[in-house]
Amino acid sequence: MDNETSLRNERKRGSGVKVVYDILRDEILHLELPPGSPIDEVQLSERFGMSRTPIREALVRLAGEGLIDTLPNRSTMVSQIDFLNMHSYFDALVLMYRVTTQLAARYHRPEDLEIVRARQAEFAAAVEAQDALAMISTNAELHLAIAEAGRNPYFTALFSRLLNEGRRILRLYYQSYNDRLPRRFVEEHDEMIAAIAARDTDLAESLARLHAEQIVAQVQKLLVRGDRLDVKL
Amino acid sequence: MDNETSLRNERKRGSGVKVVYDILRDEILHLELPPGSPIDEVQLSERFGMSRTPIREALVRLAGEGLIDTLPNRSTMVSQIDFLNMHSYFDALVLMYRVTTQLAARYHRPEDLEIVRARQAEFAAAVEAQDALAMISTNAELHLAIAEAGRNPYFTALFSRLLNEGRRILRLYYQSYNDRLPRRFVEEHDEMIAAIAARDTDLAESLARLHAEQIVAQVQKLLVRGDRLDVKL
DNA sequence: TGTATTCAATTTGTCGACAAGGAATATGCA
DNA sequence: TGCATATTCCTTGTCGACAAATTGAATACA
Repeated sequence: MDNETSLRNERKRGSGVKVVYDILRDEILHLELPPGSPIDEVQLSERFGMSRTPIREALVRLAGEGLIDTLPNRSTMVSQIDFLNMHSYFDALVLMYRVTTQLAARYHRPEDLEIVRARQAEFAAAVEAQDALAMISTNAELHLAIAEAGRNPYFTALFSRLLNEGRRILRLYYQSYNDRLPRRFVEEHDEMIAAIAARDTDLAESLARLHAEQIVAQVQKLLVRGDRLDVKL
Repeated sequence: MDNETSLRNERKRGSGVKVVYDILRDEILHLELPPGSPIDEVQLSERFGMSRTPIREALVRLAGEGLIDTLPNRSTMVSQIDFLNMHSYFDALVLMYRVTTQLAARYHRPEDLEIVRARQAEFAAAVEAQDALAMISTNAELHLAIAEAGRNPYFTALFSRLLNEGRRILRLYYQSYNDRLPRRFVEEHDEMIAAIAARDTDLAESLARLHAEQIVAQVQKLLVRGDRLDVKL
């Protein structure tokens, strides 16, 4: 944290909020700040070497995305994962998988596919290395790249939020990821990308649906088995 | 604005942000602050009789919802309506109409229907009174109530944002609303509500789709005719 | 000993002031 | 007169300090 405070003087005006926002967002999504962690403004202002004002602005933005919860006049903390309404999450996730993939098949441009294929290569590498944490990240990046090729900012924004929420959920279970499924996911991704490149919207949508439903079924199996990790950092 | 500043001393701690946020949001959605209007922090702080800090927090939240755009170190203004990418908007709107109505048919509880029917009565009253502005508002409220009966916060949040954006678009055209279509919309609403009450998810979804596509077609017709009102307030 | 009340400590919400970055204006030069 | 540069003004970004609200401890009382 010293290297953060040392940047105090070289910081450009207006960049402070973004730095705090990006770092906290990362720490929340990577569960370095697990759900329920207290967020203290003065502590953060000391850590980042700036006053509470830009800290608060970053927190307001995080709250707007549902990553932290603020109780008026009281503590603010990293938002809990709502395991009770998980089916709402799965419904939304599957639908966004479907619609973004379909739109990608319809509206993508050649340069989009390069990015998508690069992301897929990163995902395949993570699978090859059996790096579960990297799989989660690169999978989200891949599907976000597909969504961006679909060029609908409303869907992309919701999907991005869902994928981020998914990172937090999956991290709780990532040790269970070391089975045959990841390699299957690589193949499914390849099929989806081929359907997108061929502009076959129906095939792309149905592949995305199957893909998403497999993921959901896998996570649900972990949920009912209750073999959640105790994350303590 | 005097009645706003006069509340200065009686204001409860923490309520200031919400007041500013709600009022500005309303004024933006009702086009009292049309797209492109400059937002001046000092001016607002004088108007509401509070310092710039809570004003800024309200503005950050509005920016998070895309209602205002902020240029760093420069002015901030009410966000423009993006008429070029309108098809993205229509795609998202139609899909949310469909999915929220379908989920309402599946998950609604009896007390939800009371609220929905009350909203529908308000919409019918607005149509009867030929009050186009009230039609826009009550129509959005009705569909939001249906979405809430579907109990998926992810869809509800996106739909709410889309309906709000729709208020701004429709207000630009509301004079064209005085034709036979509104009465048709009342009937379609009744059919949708009946399908929801009967828990017929497929029928509810297809009715919602037809309903949404009619609205979109109507708005698109207005768009290409280009008979936009010059809103000056 | 248990409960209610008061008080202190901590944390958030708000404030007024100052400084930095742009934009508009004024100035200098050809 | 036309263009480049300097200056001023205005708005935003950040700061340190104070005040209100809440929590938990300490005290008083039965």
